[in-house]
Amino acid sequence: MAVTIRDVANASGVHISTVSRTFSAPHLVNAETRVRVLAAADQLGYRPNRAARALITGRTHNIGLIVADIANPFFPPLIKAAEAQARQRDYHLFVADTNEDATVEEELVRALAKQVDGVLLCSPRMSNQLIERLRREVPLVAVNRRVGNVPAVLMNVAQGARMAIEHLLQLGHRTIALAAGPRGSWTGRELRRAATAAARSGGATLQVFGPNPPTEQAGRALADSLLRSGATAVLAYNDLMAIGLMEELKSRGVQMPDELSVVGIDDIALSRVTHPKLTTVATPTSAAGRAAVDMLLSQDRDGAAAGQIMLDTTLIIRESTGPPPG
Amino acid sequence: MAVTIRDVANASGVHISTVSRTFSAPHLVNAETRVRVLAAADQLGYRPNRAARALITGRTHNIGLIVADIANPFFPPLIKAAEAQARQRDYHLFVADTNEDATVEEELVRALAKQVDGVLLCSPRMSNQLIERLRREVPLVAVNRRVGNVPAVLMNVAQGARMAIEHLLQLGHRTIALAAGPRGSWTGRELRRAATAAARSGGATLQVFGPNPPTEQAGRALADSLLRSGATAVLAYNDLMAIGLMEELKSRGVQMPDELSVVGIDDIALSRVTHPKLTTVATPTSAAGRAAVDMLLSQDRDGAAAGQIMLDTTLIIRESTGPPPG
DNA sequence: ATGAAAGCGCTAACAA
DNA sequence: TTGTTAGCGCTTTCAT
Repeated sequence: MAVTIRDVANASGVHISTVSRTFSAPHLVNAETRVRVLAAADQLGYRPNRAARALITGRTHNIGLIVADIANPFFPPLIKAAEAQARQRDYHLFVADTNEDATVEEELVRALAKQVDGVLLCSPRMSNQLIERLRREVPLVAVNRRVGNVPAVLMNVAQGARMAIEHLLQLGHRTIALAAGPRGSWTGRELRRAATAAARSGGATLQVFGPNPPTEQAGRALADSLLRSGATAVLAYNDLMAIGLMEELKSRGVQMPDELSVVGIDDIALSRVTHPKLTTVATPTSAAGRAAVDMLLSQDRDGAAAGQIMLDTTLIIRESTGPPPG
Repeated sequence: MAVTIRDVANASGVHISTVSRTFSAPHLVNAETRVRVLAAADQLGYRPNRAARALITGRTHNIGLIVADIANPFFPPLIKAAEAQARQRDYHLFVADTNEDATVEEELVRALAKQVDGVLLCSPRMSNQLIERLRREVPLVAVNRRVGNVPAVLMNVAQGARMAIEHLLQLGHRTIALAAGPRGSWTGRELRRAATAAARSGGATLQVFGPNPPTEQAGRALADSLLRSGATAVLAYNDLMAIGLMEELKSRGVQMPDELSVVGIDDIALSRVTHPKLTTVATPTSAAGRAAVDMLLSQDRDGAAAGQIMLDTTLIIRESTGPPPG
């Protein structure tokens, strides 16, 4: 068996509670005793059992992170940042993937609830109602989703969409297409709302294609209808779709940006190496990961005093946008 | 407080041990009683506390997954597959990132040890000796690393390197460069060994550049020396480096594959959208993730009967390779 | 088939 | 400052 608090107590000639204090409230222990206990612990390779500790303190020092799709390049930087931030605060991170499935999301939150101090719900697809309900079972921070006053880390996609549309308007585009994202996506709704408003106020038409899965493949599949639509520019729900679309168009000999301008959202690593390089709205994913962890850990145990924060986005103009043809 | 076994016992008028049995040994409980207990549990929303259970059974139903860099596109598919496989077997997954740092790796294994039934060590950078030592503290499966008889899931990079080099030889290349990976990488050593052998037996020269961090940036930085070296083809440690290199070369007006052929390893999503599209050795990352989980869970608690498996790689010829100039 | 009781590793009153 | 004791939620003998 592994070495326990009792082994350390025996080895250092004190009671187990003194060993316990040495680790969880060192100031309550005589300096000499502490040294002795620490030495014994070190020598035996003792590590407190967090699960046992959690049983009594109610704090697990674990966080759950639930994402729609780990392999979607949008998420890894977020996961990485969250994990780093969590570990720096002495927390471990459970990571789970829902495959874009709202039912799995719910099940996952419940399954993890007892083992974590809180859950980071990243781009969740479930209903507002369900999120509010789950929130009563376990502290939650939503990322990329605003629902009531549930603590949230949001990215200003509306602002990004506005900048993107204005960029296109400035280039002279008047018929713009929006390759919409998946149903249930808050980001998608924001995007649609803001893009529509920006286009209208610029005297342009915005035609919406979707909903679509947020994938390269979905982007590819959109090529046909987009080409037929007469739009001279496309704003896509994310870079993945934009890239899929560009790939398909390229294979059909469509020149970008000469014949069609394309704008993505997220600024994933991929977008810097496509041909042409993708103009896109950069989304602060790492910052969001860190902020979400901070927000979760600063939450009152009743969820008070967490709030919602909105992170700015940036338009990155590369090579996939230009004046409309003719 | 959350609902416990005691609440269910009260609600269904049985002793807590009966409730316990209902969940962990249903066959030992009268059918009618079981129904009653289950109903009460369901009604109260009871979920067994895994941590409490682990305290007594010794099995946490958690797995730790440690990778060098979550944001390196090589890993997300592996993590995703591992998580899916784990969850299907009713296990949760801790994910941690070492930032390519061997010291962090060790610390992480130890920190996680008490909370998991085993750890998946993906492309570890620490010493063989340390891995063997840690293995005595917690069940381990190494991915992309062969060390003694530690259970391992390996990818046949040697075979991939051979195919890549033979492909280049066939195109007529006689001076080939190897953009080596990071120190401590088993894959890197395999690659170097196999590529050198294959080149030699084909009457070609293989010049090694490295070690390098496995990043796009490192690939970029290699452009100069590669250009000066007179090599007509480059095999890179991974796609990321290959892509960085291509980007830098493109910015200098070097035509690929006309002036220089480039081959990557991994077949990450990125490699399909570069220009030219990257010829690369596809590595079975998802299969490796699944296999690693299976191997860990099928391990005897003493680590017996796990073994090592080797997964095949595939050469994917795209557009970044062609005959040497002249 | 069910209940009683002990105990997993640890923390947290309370006493000394 | 340290020891004693009870108990977190659960499983597992051992009785009944």
